[in-house]
Amino acid sequence: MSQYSSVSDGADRTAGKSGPKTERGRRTLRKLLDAAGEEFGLRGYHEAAISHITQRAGVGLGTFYVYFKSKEEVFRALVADMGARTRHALSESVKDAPNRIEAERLGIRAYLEFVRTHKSLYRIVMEAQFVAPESYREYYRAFSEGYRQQLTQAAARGEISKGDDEARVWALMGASTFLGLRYGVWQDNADIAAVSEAAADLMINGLAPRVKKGDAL
Amino acid sequence: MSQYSSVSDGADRTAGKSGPKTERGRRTLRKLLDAAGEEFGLRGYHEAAISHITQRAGVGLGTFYVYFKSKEEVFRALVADMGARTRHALSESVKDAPNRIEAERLGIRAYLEFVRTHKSLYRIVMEAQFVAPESYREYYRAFSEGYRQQLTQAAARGEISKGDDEARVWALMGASTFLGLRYGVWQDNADIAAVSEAAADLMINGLAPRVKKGDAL
DNA sequence: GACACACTTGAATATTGACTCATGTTTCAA
DNA sequence: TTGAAACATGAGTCAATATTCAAGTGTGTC
Repeated sequence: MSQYSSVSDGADRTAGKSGPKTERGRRTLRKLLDAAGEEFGLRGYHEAAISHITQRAGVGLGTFYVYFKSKEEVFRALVADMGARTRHALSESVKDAPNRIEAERLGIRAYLEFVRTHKSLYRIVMEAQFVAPESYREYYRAFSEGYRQQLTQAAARGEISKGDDEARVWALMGASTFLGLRYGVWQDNADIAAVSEAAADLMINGLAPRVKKGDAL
Repeated sequence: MSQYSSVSDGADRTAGKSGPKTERGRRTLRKLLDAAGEEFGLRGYHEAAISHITQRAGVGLGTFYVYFKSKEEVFRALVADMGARTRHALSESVKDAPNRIEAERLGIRAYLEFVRTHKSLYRIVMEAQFVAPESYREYYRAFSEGYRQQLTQAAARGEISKGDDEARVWALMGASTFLGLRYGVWQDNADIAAVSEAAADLMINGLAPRVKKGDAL
């Protein structure tokens, strides 16, 4: 069960010029990526040791450097992979939503579930802020770009209010991220359905007291 | 101009039993904390070197270990100090708000400004997630506790809607944190007033289309 | 079956920087 | 004035580990 079966063909892998040439090579690369994901997720970037990664993968120490130029490179590959997987999971979970409001509901819920089942990947992305800042920014740039388009189009359709979509996207991403940390990683037995309902309600209706039928406007 | 003039008397400092005994000692401790804040903020925990900290502070290398047991300890002291300062700045900026809705508005704005003028402290807190997880959790535990009480009381007064305040607090903290990163740290020439207005609007009114006078309910 | 290329290996290297310690200096109370 | 406690110092110790490299083994093709 390969955690990272989607081996991204980043331009900067070593092993010859552009990825392994043989089946054996592809297997080894996949084993290394999986092992690196486990090791970084469990111990964090600085505590992680290349020798542990190769042991987990069941290959010799030197083999690592056939496939990656450095410890940082494999980390960056992992962050990029994680970004693609997260975006994919979210767009899948939201694709049948009848409108943006409903998509937000589904998205929050799906994100919390994704975090819970991919704790170590979550950690890797967060730590990228310090280990590989460029990868981190790229992760959120890509994410926010797609998200912003969704909001802008929905606003044009009248499904949501108009507003500064860049700022709203960052606020929404931040909210989900922190909820993921609090309820997905730290307290991983919380009732995710209830939490995501509460969060979705906040994001959709805000904190303001509800306008009820018959209230003066 | 001491960045960290509020030297917290954490129980675990070295130098005898509980902090410096003489004025000279207090001055040296303050210089070390200031220097450590600069160094960690600029280079991050792992790139930071004790020797750089002592050079910045203008003291000998050995002096560091008179005041701190380890690199990690000074980092933890910094995170705790940062927490106290952030909470203080925010509660100050919000104390004259006539109601919770207005307090949220002011709070977001004040937070973005605080982050922009304390970029390095922001970085230190974020990195604590990986360097000193206990300190990080304590930072947010303390923060969220106060925040949650405010929300709960405001809800009882009818100033805001009722809801799962723990979840709402985490969503709100996350939103502010990400906005701080995006507009306070990364793009530090953004129009903070406009961004915080947009963010406050989202948090107060949500994404839902506005109910206008005369709309059917 | 033999050449070439892809891949594997782990002992040895090299760097780095946190932390110790033995010694020296300053402060201050009596 | 003096003794003890507080403080200051930086050369040297030491462990950790990322990375290199020279010597292999496997795989496929003509």
